[in-house]
Amino acid sequence: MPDTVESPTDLLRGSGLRATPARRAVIEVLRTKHKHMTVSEVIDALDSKDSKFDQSTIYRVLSDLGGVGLVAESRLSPGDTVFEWISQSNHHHLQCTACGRTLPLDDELVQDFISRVHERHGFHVNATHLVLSGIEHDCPVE
Amino acid sequence: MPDTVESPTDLLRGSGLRATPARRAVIEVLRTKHKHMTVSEVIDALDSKDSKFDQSTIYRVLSDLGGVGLVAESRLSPGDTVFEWISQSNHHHLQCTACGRTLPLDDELVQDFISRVHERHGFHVNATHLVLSGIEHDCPVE
DNA sequence: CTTTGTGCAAACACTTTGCAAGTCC
DNA sequence: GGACTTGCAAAGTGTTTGCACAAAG
Repeated sequence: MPDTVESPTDLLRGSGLRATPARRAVIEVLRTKHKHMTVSEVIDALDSKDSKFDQSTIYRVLSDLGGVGLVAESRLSPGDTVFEWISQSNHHHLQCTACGRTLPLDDELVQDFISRVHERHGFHVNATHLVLSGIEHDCPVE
Repeated sequence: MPDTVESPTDLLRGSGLRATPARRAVIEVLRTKHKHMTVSEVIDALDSKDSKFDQSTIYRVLSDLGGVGLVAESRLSPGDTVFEWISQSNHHHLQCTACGRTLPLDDELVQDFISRVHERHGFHVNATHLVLSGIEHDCPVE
């Protein structure tokens, strides 16, 4: 698992996008945080650093990055879209509907499931970032 | 698997909700259509019948029905929120991102996956209506 | 220099809310 | 009659867009 951290600029050019400050900043933020983030979390993170970009820019940047597969987008609920940096390994989550907490979900289980679906249905599920909701066993709210 | 079609009124009362025209109408629509529907599709369906309800009412009704577990709510990727009538058996779907087609997904596979997740993480996934995206094997568009 | 990105403000779509009048039980 | 629903209009949110200017290649 080599950890050659490519520079945001290289990543962008490698994906055919121009390397601009806004894009580099968003990449830094998403890559540092290993969790998915909402748009406003991204904006706050940038503000509290130094960089300040218009929210429309952030939306556009996130859309661009998603378009070339550098970040994954998922919708947990309407108006609650989250973005996450895509690393080598997939990130799957369990979200507790009682307390709102997000827990990691073992990728192996997911891969296994995807294989079975493929065997049975001839369908290749694209799940680099699956979010399943439910109730966790020791939920503090329940 | 008896198919005693309960009346909307009975279903509502059985769930502790008052039987009102709006709720009955929404139930009829969702139960007839065996697919998931967006809010505006529900509204259109009602309009083209006879009943006309305010959209805020539809939102409230769908929320109420979801609250007592009569309908399932899911959000597809960059699309809208969809609602679906919950019958005895769960409805899971595979959605092809190339052609947009929706295919059924074997419930048994899903149940099995949910059990494994529970064993491993102590988390009970609530999936009465799972939608996974990917590419189908014999997609006409691909 | 040509193409693409950014800020700004305004527009949008979807969803929620306050309240008075109407309905259900 | 008392509690709950509905319509209406208005406000919220999150997201998108048009356009002039700025920056990247």
